[in-house]
Amino acid sequence: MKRIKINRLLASDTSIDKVLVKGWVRTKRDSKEFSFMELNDGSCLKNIQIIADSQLENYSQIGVITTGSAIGVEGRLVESPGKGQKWEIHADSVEIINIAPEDYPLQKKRHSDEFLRTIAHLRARTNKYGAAFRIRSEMAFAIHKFYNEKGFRYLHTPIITGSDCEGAGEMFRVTSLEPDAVAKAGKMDFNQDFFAHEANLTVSGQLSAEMFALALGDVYTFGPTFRAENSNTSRHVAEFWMVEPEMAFCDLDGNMDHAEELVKYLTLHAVTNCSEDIAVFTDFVDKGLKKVLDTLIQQEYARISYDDAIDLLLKSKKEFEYKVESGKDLQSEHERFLAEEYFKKPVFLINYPEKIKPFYMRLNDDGRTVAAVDLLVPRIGELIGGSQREERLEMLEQRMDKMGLSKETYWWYLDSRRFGSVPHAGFGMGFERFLMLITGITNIRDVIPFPRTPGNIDF
RNA sequence: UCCCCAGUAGCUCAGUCGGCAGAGCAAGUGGCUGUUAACCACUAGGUCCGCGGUUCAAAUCCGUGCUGGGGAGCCA
Repeated sequence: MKRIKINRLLASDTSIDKVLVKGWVRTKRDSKEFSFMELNDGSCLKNIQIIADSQLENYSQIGVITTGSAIGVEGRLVESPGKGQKWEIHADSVEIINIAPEDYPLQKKRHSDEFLRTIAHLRARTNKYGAAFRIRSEMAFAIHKFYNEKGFRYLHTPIITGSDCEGAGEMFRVTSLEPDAVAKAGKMDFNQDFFAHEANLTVSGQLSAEMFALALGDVYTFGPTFRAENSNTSRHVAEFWMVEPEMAFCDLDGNMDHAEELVKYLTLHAVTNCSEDIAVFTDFVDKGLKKVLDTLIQQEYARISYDDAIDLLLKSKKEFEYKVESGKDLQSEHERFLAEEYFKKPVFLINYPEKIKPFYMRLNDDGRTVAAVDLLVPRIGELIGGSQREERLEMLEQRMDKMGLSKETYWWYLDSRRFGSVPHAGFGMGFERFLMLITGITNIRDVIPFPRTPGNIDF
């Protein structure tokens, strides 16, 4: 007999004479005549209640079943006379697949996130993390669905790159050289290395994506990204996933329109398709989340220039720990003030001083700012960072010279501005940060299965 | 990397002025019940994060290291 998943059973309209379910026991309540078990198979948040009565052949064995044990149950799906569930299964037979010993760490009580992080291999078996990772899966699918519907091409950019500098933080070195040999030589001899060149893990697929946007029109990447920054915060991990659309014939406004459409689409998809799992977070994790989600979906996001934002911050009379200063990057507290207190919704910040932004961003007509865009959201800060790209060869070369970047290294990038260059734009959205936003989870380590952070690569 | 806070039973935490190590939950045993974070009784459970110091006496005070959390920087 083929097993049926619990989410399908719970959605049943009628009782069913014979069903087979398999899963893990979340909790069990015994008496002499009955045993009630809550069975969860990960297909949905809810458990199905199993009633095993003393008539069962192996009823004596039922007694040894513990929280965390794996069992298979064949029986009848019937309406439950008890409160709290519509359906339950009256077991005809119970197969014990594996008994979890008494030292099973997950109890039928609330655990702290810190403790669950130490047992990351088991935490998906809890309601909260099960819900979080089902939502993560559904959101990954929704990203592909969104882009497929819009006619974007999905691009696989390299994980290993040879670019010395992509302008986005410290990189993880990739090498096949033996550490002993390197120590003996006193340096890394790249000529002897696998690629005969310095190699790193990617910090962004953007430059590659630009090449393909100028060929396929609209493309996006969605994959892992690596940053070797020694940053220890609730918003940073060394390995994370990023969505990076890149659009030909698109300017900064089009870029923002697209970003807003993406965030709205994904949030709406989560609310409609993961309502049960989302409810875990609106009900238990963050009482204000419902409002956040409504705002994300319904409100028009604010758009403001860097200069206006500085003015606004200066006029706010708000006491900041760090002084607001034109020409400098905004501090976290400034970003939070804008998104959380002033606008109370996502806000696009555009046209930053060229001095504090990377070489590839398009220089504005004022000659002082570039067509950069950050999307700031309440509680997270920067969710999206992007720009209209500099498509004019001379301007690009000037900016690279100014920043001391080697034009030889980027010869292929510059080529794209030589042959049929067109205005184009794109951005990167941190997938984990988006998940934090829609779940109210406050630590990024809790929205990725096995987080990598400085000094921690367990699991 | 910097600043702040914390570390006591499997988990969550209390522990007063330095004076015998505690509770709830979980676990084990027994009882009871169409139960549902079931309930009742009993039992067991400790390197008080490690190391060093002060003291007649340290979970408690001091130093140091480790681990975790919050914040900052960097960014997504």
